[in-house]
Amino acid sequence: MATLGDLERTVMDLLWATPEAMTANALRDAIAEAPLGEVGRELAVTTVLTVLSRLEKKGLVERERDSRPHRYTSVTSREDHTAELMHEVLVTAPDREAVLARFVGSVSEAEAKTLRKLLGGS
Amino acid sequence: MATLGDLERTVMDLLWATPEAMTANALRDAIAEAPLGEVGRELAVTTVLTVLSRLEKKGLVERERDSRPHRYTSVTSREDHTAELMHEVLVTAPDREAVLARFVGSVSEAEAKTLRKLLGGS
DNA sequence: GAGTTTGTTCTACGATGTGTAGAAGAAATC
DNA sequence: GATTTCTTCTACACATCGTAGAACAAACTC
Repeated sequence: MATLGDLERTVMDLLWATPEAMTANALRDAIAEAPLGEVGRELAVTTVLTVLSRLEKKGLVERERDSRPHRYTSVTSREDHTAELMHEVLVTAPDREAVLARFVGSVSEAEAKTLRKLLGGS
Repeated sequence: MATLGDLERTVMDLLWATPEAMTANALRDAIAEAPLGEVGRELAVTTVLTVLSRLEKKGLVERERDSRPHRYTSVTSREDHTAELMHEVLVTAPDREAVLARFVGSVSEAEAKTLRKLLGGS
């Protein structure tokens, strides 16, 4: 289970929010500008690079090694990643149906409607 | 997000699997007997107690302080806990509907059937 | 009720993960 | 070739977790 730290999370959020690949410098700047309600921090580029390396090792990030300032992208979309995590959590329990019952009870009506639509009629 | 270590997880699994409250000694013995496919370990009782304290602080475990060998129980059922975790994961993404779409695509047919049944009406 | 047994709390240490970044090395640019 | 830019290596502090001994408290036993 890939559990992320705060900074790792911030970096992933930025990569997910940006369609193009980003350089470490671009990420550092984006972080400094308090991107998503977070407190903007002035980080050293090496800090960002370290985090990117770790995310790469975790399989969440890919880097283009040929382009000179390396460019980084997320391997999966945020939605895929989140859905995958949810599934990982689900399968930790032996009685998945019971878990799903509780889960369905916890989602909003709008989300329930979405689920019905996705699951098709019947 | 309460992420559990291996031993913490083992302890929770035992508490969830046992209807009655358990003492630290009972837990130590249960762990030693390789409960759930795990490698049985001979742990010191203090080790188990430390883990129980930590789980208590995390809000996952409750202890009866009056009974002399303190007895420990899980605060929530495994299913509730798992469903709650899933929901926590879900709400980390801005586009929950998209996540749910991916998630529904990843569950088995049996689980999908369960979901349909649960979502039943309208 | 003093001594022994049993149970709990305190403190601690090693390993791992994460935030942080400087120093050193490699590549591009001038 | 010198300077700038970028990447890798190494490192440190702090938190979490597995692990448990030492010290303290309660209970049981004559």
